[in-house]
Amino acid sequence: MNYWLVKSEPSVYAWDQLLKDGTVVWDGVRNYTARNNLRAMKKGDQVLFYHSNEGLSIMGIARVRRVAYPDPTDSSGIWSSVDLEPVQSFQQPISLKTLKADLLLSNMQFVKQARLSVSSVTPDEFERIKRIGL
DNA sequence: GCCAACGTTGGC
DNA sequence: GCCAACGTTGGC
Repeated sequence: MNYWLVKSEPSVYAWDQLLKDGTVVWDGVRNYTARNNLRAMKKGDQVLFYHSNEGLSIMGIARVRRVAYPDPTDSSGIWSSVDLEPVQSFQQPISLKTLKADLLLSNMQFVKQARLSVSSVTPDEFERIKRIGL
């Protein structure tokens, strides 16, 4: 089991929308590092869902429903998508401020590489976040 | 709205 | 293959 974090601007696609939809095609990723992370995802991997620009918080946990396949919004064949489904909302979203202030979480890849839209999360980080958020 | 970080592009 | 210029992202 691997753990990941994806970012989305809530004005584009919000966590609440995923709860309503039940599943989403995670398309539009146009960065090689992020794409490679998408391709490394296995079915059932757990994915933290973060709101960037507005909210600035991890909203809940999603799960990989379908592993990487060609991004339907890309005709070049370079980019990949996965399908995600919601697992659980956090009772209290975890703010970036909280993450930065937490010794175990301030080194998360996504905190250090602000622009990376799909990043990996260690098991320790994931457990810590679950404990704070659920 | 600003600007730092950083990935990409293109001339040499 | 280097690196300057440029564009984009995202926190503040």
